[in-house]
Parts: sequence; structure tokens; C-alpha cells
Amino acid sequence: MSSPTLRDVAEAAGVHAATASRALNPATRGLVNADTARRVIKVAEQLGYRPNPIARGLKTSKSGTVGLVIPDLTNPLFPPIVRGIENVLEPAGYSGLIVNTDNDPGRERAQIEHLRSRQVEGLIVATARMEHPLLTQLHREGVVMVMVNRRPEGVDVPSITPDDAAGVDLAVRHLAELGHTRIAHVAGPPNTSTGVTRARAFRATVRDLGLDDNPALISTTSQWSEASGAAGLRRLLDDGVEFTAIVAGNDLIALGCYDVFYERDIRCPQDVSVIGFNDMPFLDKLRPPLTTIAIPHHQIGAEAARLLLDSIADPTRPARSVMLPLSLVVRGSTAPPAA
Amino acid sequence: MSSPTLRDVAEAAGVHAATASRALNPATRGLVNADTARRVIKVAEQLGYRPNPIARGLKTSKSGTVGLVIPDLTNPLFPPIVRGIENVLEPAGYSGLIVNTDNDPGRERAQIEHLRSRQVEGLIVATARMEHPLLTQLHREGVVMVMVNRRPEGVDVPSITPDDAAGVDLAVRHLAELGHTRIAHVAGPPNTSTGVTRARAFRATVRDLGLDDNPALISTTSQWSEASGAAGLRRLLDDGVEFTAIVAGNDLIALGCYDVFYERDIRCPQDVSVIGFNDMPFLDKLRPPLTTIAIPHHQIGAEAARLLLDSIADPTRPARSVMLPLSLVVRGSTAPPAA
DNA sequence: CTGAAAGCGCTAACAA
DNA sequence: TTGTTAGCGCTTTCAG
Repeated sequence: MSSPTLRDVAEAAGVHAATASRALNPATRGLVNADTARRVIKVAEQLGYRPNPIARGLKTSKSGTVGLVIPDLTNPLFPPIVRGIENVLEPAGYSGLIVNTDNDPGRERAQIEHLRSRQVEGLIVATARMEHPLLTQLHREGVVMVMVNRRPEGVDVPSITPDDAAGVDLAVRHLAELGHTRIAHVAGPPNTSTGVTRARAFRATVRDLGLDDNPALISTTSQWSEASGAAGLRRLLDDGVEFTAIVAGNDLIALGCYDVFYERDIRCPQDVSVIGFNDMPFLDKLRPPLTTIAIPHHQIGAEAARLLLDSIADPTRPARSVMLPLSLVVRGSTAPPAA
Repeated sequence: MSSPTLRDVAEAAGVHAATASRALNPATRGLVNADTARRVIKVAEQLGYRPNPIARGLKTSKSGTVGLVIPDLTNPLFPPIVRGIENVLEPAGYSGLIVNTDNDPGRERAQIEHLRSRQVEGLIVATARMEHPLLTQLHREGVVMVMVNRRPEGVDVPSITPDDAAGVDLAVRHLAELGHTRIAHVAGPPNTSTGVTRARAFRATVRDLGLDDNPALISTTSQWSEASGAAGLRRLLDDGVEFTAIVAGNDLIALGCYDVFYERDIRCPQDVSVIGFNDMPFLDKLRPPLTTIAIPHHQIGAEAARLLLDSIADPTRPARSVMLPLSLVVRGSTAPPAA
């Protein structure tokens, strides 16, 4: 009825379980007579033997799993990253266990706890905040992990992030070339590295280009969400600051800006241009199609997985961090300012 | 260094491992002296003991995991369903292992194989095709599973699906009420239950309402994708069939229609109305905002998980299937036909 | 090159 | 109520 075990195979092949084990494992196959090995393998196949990684894991204390800690799978930024991760994990014989934290530190702690009890060999973390005691603690405990997309401050862990500064630079220059001089920034939450890096880069490029660097042109949100983006833009508008273009902290925030445009009868791009960040799916179908900075989602995931696998193989390896290049995708939400 | 084991706890509490086990497991706690239990629990806490489900699983042959077989996590239909699933799984002490099949039967077989070797206790399958030998075979082998969203034909497995027929009926009636009489249908692939059920319901309602039931008004796609939807609509247009509205098989297909509208300078909704199916995220931001049929994603997932858990608990339980009600979401892509 | 024996961490009879 | 014993399926010394 139930699956054949190694013992069943061994018996059927007329060898000891240990021999069967050696024959079946490519790594130890050399230790066994080639003929015997062949025979065992054939029998295993005939019986439809499937090794039980759980049992193996118990012995070797390697579960063959890694945890993927995501804020919310429903955010279109993450599925492509997850795909990238799995495309690397899978051929390496690993699988990923996905958990959602909903940006709730309590939930995050519980979920990571859960992953650890499931004996994951490492963590890919997409929920890093600047101050992140939990990550610091895990790092101290020797949990191997790599950050994707964002990274905490002051913890020496490997990370794969987009080159946020370069991306924002691209965005601001694009708007400047169109002729905008008063550009606003609806910045992401300042407790995330992406939020602060992008805001900092925004100020730097604006100054570089000699544009209006009035600090009132920057509105900071508390969440990477549509609602939060809308609130951020409303604040700017209500303060009466003048601007003709917006660099949004990410696409979701840009979508929030769209909501406010609608509310307040602002035409985009005629009255105000806006540019997003991430290039999530279906942006080309928006009204207007959103100009944005594209990040290599898939590659970010793949690199992160590779890094993690490396660290698992050699936990002493120093924290290497990678920044991936971005590109500007011009669509319909940016145009020269009204004369 | 490494995590404390049950034995460590037992020793520290001055009891045998078996007693510690009983004390720590709520189900068997009754078998042990209340004081002893309390003591063991306290010690466990102090030591930061985390039970090892792998070891437990080896003994009990219950892994506490179920497989989620998804075509592609990148399709926005699925993440909310997955969230629904996990919200039920988690409190029950189960976790979900997600795999993507990319609609490739070979990959699907391999992935399910992989899940089985990881000892999943059941499968939630979102990849059902009408003819699905693999599912038939798994069912015969006694693998417990439940279908979400679509179901295979002729296999007696539990399923949770939207009420496709009712949804299409809603869609057609909405268009008819607006005054449309020649309505086209860009149908999903005929190898999926959703594709055929929706197409069948379309014909039924059209006839019921006495509208033009020319079969040439139905174009069938080979994939649930934007590209495939675009191709489907192009075929209709190239054939010169006259219509003023389209019921798209799903939202992705509707997006494909948008692409063709753009290509051929068709104004939506002035020239042609279109209505989608699923209500995936951000549809309200499209140009024009897409009218669609909303399905209860989250609830579909949650129900599926509940059903699966039930079946795991009692594998003899008969296959109960559930159809969930849908609702019409009117946005800007539908309007009365041009006079 | 192969077999014997032990054990990963936990639970479930069985006995006391 | 608790301890003893055995074993889930596998790998890995250690002998032979």
C-alpha cells in the first residue's frame, strides 16, 4: 500500500540497506561495486522507490528547505521574485517555504519561529526594516539568511537589492529632461532602506541638477501602499506646494497618486507627471500607462537564492551584497510640463 | 549550540522523555500529572525548546504539510487564493508547499512527485484540466486532494469553484440591460472546466434572452492569457462578425481585448463594451476601468483548505463540492451601444 | 566493497 | 501516572 522503503529495495536487490543507500546516493555511489549499484538502481525504479527526505533530514539534519519571508504575496512585486528564487532552489534540490508577515513584527517573529521549527536551512527575507532587532538577533544566533529588495541597517548580512539610488537618479533626470524643475517626491516609509535610499538619492539628484530642492516637496508615507501614497500626495497638495511632477517611492504609491488625481480633477500627465518604481505587471494598461523604473525581479530572486545556497554550503563565507542595475521604462504618465 | 531536544527538556525537568512528550502535546497532556506537566512546560520554555516536526512526522507519518499546485504564482488570481488557504492551514498546524507548473503537464507531474516525496498529506490543485489522467491516477492511488477554481471531468474529487454559470449569466444580462443584442464571447480554453462552463452558460443565457446566438460570435482561446485573448478577439474581428459587446473568459483575456482595441482604434466602451471575470487587483485603474465578475478569492482558498483538512482527517468522507456565488462589479468598460 | 550497528528526535505500545 | 522499549526511514561510522 504505502511507498516502498529503502529496506524494501535492499531486500529485493539482495543487499543490505546500507549498500542500497550508498548505491542510490550519487555522492556515495563510488563506494559501491558498479554492478551492484546498477542492480539496486534498477530495482528501486521497478518498485517506484522514492527516498524520504524527511528521514534523511532527521539523520543528516539537513531539511532541504529554506524559508521565504515575504510581507504579502498579494503584492505583485513578490511573485516574480519568488519565481526567481525557486528556479534556482529547485535544481539544487531545495524547496522554499513561503510565509506572509503582513508587515506585522509579531507575525513575522511567529512565522520565522515556525520556519525554524520546520528546520529550514536558511532564510530569504524580504521584510527588512532599518531597525530590525529580530534580524539582528537571528544573525547573532548564526541563522544563515539573505535579504532581498531591502536591507536592515547595521547588520552584516548578504543582500540583493535594486540599485535604488541609480534608479531614482534615472527618474529625476528623465523628468528634468522633459523640462520639469519643481519635482515632488512621495517617499516610501523611512523605516525601510528602500524608502530612505530613494529619498536621499532624490535630494542628491535634484541638487545636482540645480532643481528646486525645497524640503516641502518631499512627503513621506508610512506604508508601501496605494492608500498611503494617496495620503502622501494629498498632504503635498493641501500644503499648497507647487510642483509639476512626482517621483513616487514605488508603483503602489504612484497608484495612490492616480487616485488623488481622480479625486481632485488633476490631469496626468498634462497637469502633473508621475513616475513609479518596480514596474509591476499591467502598468501599461493603466490610465495613463505608468512610466516607471524597472527592476530585474526574477534576477533578484535568483541571485538571492544563489547567495543563500552558497552561505549554506559555507556559513563562514563573508557577507557579499549585490546591487542590481535598473532601467527606465517611459510610458504615458510623464510629459513636459504645461507651458 | 543547536536547539535543545525533547531529551534535554526531560532531563532538565527530571522526567523521562516520554513523559515530557506527553506533557508538551496538548492532546496527551491529560495523561500526565498536572504538576509534572506544568513543570515540563516551564522548563521547555526556559530552554527555548522547539519541537521538531520532522522527527514527529517520521514517527507519526504525518508531515503537517499540504501541497498547493498552482499554474503560476505570477497570475494575480492565485495569491489571494493562496492567502485564503494559508489562513485556514496555519491555525490547524499545517503549512502549504507551493509549486508552479506553468501549465506544463510534465512539470506538473514532476512537481507533484516532488511534493509526494516530501510526504505532503494532501494536495490542493488549481491546475485541473477536463482530461487529466494524472489527477485520475492520483485519485486512484488514494491521494487526498481538492480542486480549486477548476475541476477535471469524470473524477470524483471535492472541488471549490466559483459559480461560473451564474457569473456569466450576470455578465450577459448586464450587457443586455444596457441594450446590447449582439454579444461576443472570447472563451477560455476548452480543456478547462471554467472555459467550457462559461461558454456553455454564455450560449444558454444569450438564447434565454433572445439575443443573437450566431455561433460565429464565440471565439475560443488556447490559454488563459492576455496574448491569447488578443488573438481571440482579432479572429472575431477579422471574420467580420458584428457585435457591440464582449464577454471575456476572464480578466486576462479582457486585457488582451484592450490591446486589440488599442491596435485597431476601437473605443471602449463607446464602440465596444467588454466585461471580464475574476476581478483581479488594480482593474479599477485600467483605461477604462474594467467591469467584471468578482469571485471570492479568499473564501475559495479558505473553503478548499477546510475541505482538504476534513478529507485528511477522514479520507473516507465522500467528495463534497462547493460552488461559491459571484457578483457583478460595474465599472467603465461597459455602456449602452452606440445608437 | 559490503554488512552490522547505532542513532537522528520523537511517539506509542506496553509494563510497572 | 510514569518509565521502558522499540522503531519511523535513512545515513554513517566501524569492522570485516
